[in-house]
Amino acid sequence: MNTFPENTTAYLIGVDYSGTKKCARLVFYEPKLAKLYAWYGDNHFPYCLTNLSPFELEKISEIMKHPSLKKIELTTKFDAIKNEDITVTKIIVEDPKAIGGGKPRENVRDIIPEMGGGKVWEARIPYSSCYIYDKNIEMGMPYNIVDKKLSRVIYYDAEDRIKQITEKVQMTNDRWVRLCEYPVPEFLRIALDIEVLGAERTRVPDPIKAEYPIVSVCLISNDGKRKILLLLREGIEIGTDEVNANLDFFPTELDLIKTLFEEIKNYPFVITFNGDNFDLPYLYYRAIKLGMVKEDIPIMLTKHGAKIRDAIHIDLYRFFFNRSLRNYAFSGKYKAVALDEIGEALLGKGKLHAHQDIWLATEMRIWTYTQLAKYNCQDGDITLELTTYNENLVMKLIMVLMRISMLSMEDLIRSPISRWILSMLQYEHRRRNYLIPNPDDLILAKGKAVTEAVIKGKKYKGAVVVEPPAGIYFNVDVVDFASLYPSVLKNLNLGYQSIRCEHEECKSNLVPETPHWICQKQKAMEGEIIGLLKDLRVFHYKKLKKDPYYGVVEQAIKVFLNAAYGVFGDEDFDLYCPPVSESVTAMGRHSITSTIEKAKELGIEILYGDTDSIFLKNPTKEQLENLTKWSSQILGLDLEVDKHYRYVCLSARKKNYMGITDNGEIDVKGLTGKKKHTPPIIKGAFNVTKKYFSKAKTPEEVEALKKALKNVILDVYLRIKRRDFELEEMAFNMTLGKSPTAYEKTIPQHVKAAKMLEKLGIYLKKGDSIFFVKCAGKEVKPIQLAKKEDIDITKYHEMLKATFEQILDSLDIEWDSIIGIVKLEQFF
DNA sequence: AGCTTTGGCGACGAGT
DNA sequence: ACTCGTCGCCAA
Repeated sequence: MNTFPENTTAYLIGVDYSGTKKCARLVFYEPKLAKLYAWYGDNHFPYCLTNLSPFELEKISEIMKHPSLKKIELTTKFDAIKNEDITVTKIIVEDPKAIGGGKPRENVRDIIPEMGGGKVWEARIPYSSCYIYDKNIEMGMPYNIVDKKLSRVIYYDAEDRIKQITEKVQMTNDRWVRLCEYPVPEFLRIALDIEVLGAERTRVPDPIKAEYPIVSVCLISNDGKRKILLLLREGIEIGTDEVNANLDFFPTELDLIKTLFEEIKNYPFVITFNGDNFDLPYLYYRAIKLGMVKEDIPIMLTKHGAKIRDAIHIDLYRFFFNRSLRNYAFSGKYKAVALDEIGEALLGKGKLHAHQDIWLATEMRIWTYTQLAKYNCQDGDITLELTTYNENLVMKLIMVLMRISMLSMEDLIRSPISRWILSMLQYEHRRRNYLIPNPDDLILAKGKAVTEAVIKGKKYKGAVVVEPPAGIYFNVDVVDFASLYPSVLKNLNLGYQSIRCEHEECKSNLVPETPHWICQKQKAMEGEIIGLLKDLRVFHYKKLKKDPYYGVVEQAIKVFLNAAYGVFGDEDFDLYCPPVSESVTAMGRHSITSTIEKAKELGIEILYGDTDSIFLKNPTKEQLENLTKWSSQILGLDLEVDKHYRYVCLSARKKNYMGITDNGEIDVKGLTGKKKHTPPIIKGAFNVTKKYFSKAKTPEEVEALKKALKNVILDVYLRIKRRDFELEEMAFNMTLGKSPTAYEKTIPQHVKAAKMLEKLGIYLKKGDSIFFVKCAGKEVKPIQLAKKEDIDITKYHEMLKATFEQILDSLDIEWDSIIGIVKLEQFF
């Protein structure tokens, strides 16, 4: 047990104010135990303790020696941290101003300016909630696990493996391998989902008002607990639905809530879907409303999310919302972040649709108990299952991401990719005893971007895209550079320290197309880390993809690699350094253009290229080999054949093509026919034509499919003309990029439609989707308000034409050759 | 409250 | 009739 003796002396090393809660978190250090403690003002949450790594200890002891740092006397008892056996209740700060407000790093900077060489010094201590330092992997492990009898990881066979991999990938330090290889424990956890009466389909009840009763609570754990807590209400029948859970009935809501709090006590992890913004705040305010006192409610609401006392709260909504994860770890399988859609996409399990219909038709308040329980249970099941499916893939992914980013679980699942990378780099700074620069100083020292972007309003120039010639081309090889940008970062030794360094001798080491030079004397940590991760992925984990655990590791590394370059171009990133990001793209441009030239020199015809990929028309094996050899020798980049296409349809538009692989699979890129907003009737026709392309193998067969293609188009053309369709088929589906009220410069059509919906009492917000149709007279209508007769036939014909022209261009078919027949038909 | 980047297409709004 | 900007979606 961690004990903090009474009347001992500790050192206050930082104050972190929460502006909204008007409370301070004091971070202090007890030298005898070599431990960091943090205390939140009047909130009764023991902010768990962190043991310190040796380098942190050293750092802190330096700070401690400084005379301007006040000693803090810890005198009496604190309820706040009593259950940690720490008996302190009052911290006397001699002169609060000496410590000041704001973030710890600013404090220390103010107090000890010379330590930071002026302004560049960061002293935020990397303690994290609920963590215990683990020397095997040089990072924290969830602390609560120890208390709650969850078996810890046993480090038996990892060491040998680590050694082997480290040698194989030729690393001098095994730290990264260690982080990726250490096993992930099976976390004991419980899913929590509440149902509130009076919720409407279009509006979620306001948690702060908490005006409706909680009528049902679902608790499902991965150690077999399946409970539905139901509130007894007058006139409600038990019903006949079968529910795979124990139903417990409560005469009062207070009993129900108290039981819920008791139940979750035994679990170190509580899983919710949107618990940060709904379930937990609602529970909190509802409990207050029913007379409970703060101290008895194990929920703390913070700016960054809802916390649960002595537990780690995982809000899956926040986790799945992360754009990088959405795209790279889950390869865009779900678009909207809703339990329904994610469940469907990852588990093949949506909400109970039968019950949703009831929801729409009537209201939850007349459901029978079993109906309600079944609905609730399904949501709870999905929530838990999202963390258990595929051998706990999500928990493993979270753990690996934590280890790479050096973030705590609660922070990780709630923060964007830029924070992960920042944290990773901050850790690396601390580990190496480096100072962490301030963003302002960094810009001052390294300057802004100098290249001019192609797109107006962008900060610097990006990638090149080759103009494709329209037409069908057979036997096409697509080669691309493996992890181009991470490779560039590594090969050029790029980082904020190395770009535009101080040395005169380095100034001749220029990045192509830029005036920037790169240091040749010292290694940049960004290039090094990204390079290490890249090598680890390419040379090791990519081959092990099929193993469930290593597949996770591979995905996790990929997420970091993909974002690694971009963050340096993000103004809000603490290590924002435009010369770095524009050097990466400049070198990227140089790489692809010189490779294209080399290919031409070798006699290969180039059809298309985008950023890091080149389409080669029917190259010989020898030509290919020469090219890849040249690339690795001269550029130091791995050029590999990514795909072979039986044939490709190029439309003369950049980022728009269709490739048919040898086994008949079709890659559609950028074409309108596959876009999310395209009405189903057109998308459907597009998908039908894909089948024909899939079957064609020879130029003759492609020639032959033209007729079938024309028929499909004509068919849909006529269906539209005859109004032989369902309204749903005509709907455009668009997402509101902002709140409907926030559009000022122009009012796009989908926003107009959203505003019309408001008259029906349906209020859409940012991120919501709207379905609308185009009507006569340039009008639009949300699908709820439209009738079949409203549809503007001409508009949809234009849309059909525009969609298929992208393909017809490559086939050299005139639009009129298809609908010309129809015009004739009109006479009959 | 939500945050990696730039390049490109198509549709439309809003002004000349 | 024309241009230019805005918006959403997509490629990399």
